[in-house]
Amino acid sequence: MALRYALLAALHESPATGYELTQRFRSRLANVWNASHQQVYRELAKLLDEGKLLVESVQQSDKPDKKRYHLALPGEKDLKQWLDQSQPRPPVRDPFLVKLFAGDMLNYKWLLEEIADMRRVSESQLDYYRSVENEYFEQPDTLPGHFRLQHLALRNGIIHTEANLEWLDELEKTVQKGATSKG
Amino acid sequence: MALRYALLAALHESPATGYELTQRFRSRLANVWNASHQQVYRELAKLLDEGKLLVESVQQSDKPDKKRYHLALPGEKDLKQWLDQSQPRPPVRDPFLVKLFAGDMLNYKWLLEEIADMRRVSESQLDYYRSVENEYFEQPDTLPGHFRLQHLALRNGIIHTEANLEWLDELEKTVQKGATSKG
DNA sequence: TCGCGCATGTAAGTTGTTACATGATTTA
DNA sequence: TAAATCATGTAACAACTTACATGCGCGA
Repeated sequence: MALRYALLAALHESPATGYELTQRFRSRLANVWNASHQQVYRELAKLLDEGKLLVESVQQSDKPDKKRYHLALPGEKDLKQWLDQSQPRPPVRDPFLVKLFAGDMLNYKWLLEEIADMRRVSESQLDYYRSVENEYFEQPDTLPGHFRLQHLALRNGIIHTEANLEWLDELEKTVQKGATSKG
Repeated sequence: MALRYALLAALHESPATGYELTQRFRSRLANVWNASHQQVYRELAKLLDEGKLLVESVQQSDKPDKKRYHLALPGEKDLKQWLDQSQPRPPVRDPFLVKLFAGDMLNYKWLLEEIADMRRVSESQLDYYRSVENEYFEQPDTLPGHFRLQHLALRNGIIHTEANLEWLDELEKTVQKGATSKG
C-alpha cells in the first residue's frame, strides 16, 4: 500500500513524469523508498484511474510527448489521512546477515572481499548523501520546517550508513582473527 | 528467493519444526530475516517436495504429532552455492521516512507521539538484543568462529538500533524547534 | 553504429500479506 | 471460561521482480 503514498508525497513536492519519479526513487529517495519504473508506471495508472491525480501532456519538439502527473485533491486527501495513521516498522530482510548465520560454511577470503565491496558501496553512498546535504540543506536552521524534515530523512541515511561502516570494521577484524574454518 | 536460503541456514544450525522456525524468525533472527508462519510452511513444503529436506514425525503424548525438518544433502549443496554468490543489498522501504518527505502536511503533536513510540520500541529491542548477547555471546573471543559471526549479526542489530536512537534525538529536537506549520 | 539516456509501457512469475480454518493444552 | 500458546495448514490477494518491447536523439 505504501508505494501509492510515496508517489502521492513525491507529487505533493512537485508534479513529475513517471520517469522523473523513478529517478527520484533512485537518487534523493534512495534511503527512503525504493521502486522500479514498472511499479511506478503501474501505480500511476491506477491512481489516475481512481481520480487521485491529473495528467498534463507535455509536448516536446523532438522527443515523443511525456505525461506530467499532478496531485489532485482526492489524492491529497488520501495522503493526509495516511499521514495520520502510524505505519508498522519495515521488516528486516538482509541476505548478507543470513549468510553470517551459516557462518561455518562461509569462505574466509570470499567474506573479506564482500566486506571490502560493501565498504566501498557505503562510502560512495555517504559521499552522495553529503553532496545532497551540501546542495540542498546547507544551513538547516534557516530552512522552512518541511525542508528541515526532509533533511532529517537524509540524516537517517547518513547516520545508518556511518553505523554500517563501523560495523564493517568490527566484522572485518573478527574475520581476520580467523572466524571461519576454511579459506 | 532468499527466504528459502534463510530456512536452509536455520536448519543447518539445527533441525526444527515450522513452528520453531517461525519463532526463530521472530526472535533471534528478527534483525536478520523476517517471515510469517504461512511463508515458512509453504516454503518448507516446497523444499521437502524438491528433496532438499527430510522430515521426521515426532510423536507427542498429548498433543498432535509435529514434523521436524532436517537439512538433506541437496539442500546443503544449494545453500553452499548460494553463500558463494554475492547478493544485492536489501532495498530501503520505510513509510515513516516517506512521511517526513511530506513534511509540511504533518501534524506536530502527532509526530512527537510517533517519535516517543519509536523510541520505546527501539529501547526494548536494544534490551532484547543485549539479553541475547549476554546469554549466548558472553566472551566472544573464546567462541568458535561461526558463533562469532552470529554474534556479529547481532552486533549489526545493536549498532543500527543505537544509531536509530541517536537519529530520533536529532529528529525530536528539530520538531520541537517548530519544524511543522500545524499543531 | 553501438550504446546510453529519455520515455513509456505489458506480461509472467515470485514473494509476501491477510483472512480463514482447525484442534489440543495451558494459564489466568 | 476465556485467552494464550502450541502446531499446522489453505486460499485469495497485493506487492515486487524479471524479462520483454518500442522508439527517438545524442555522443564516442
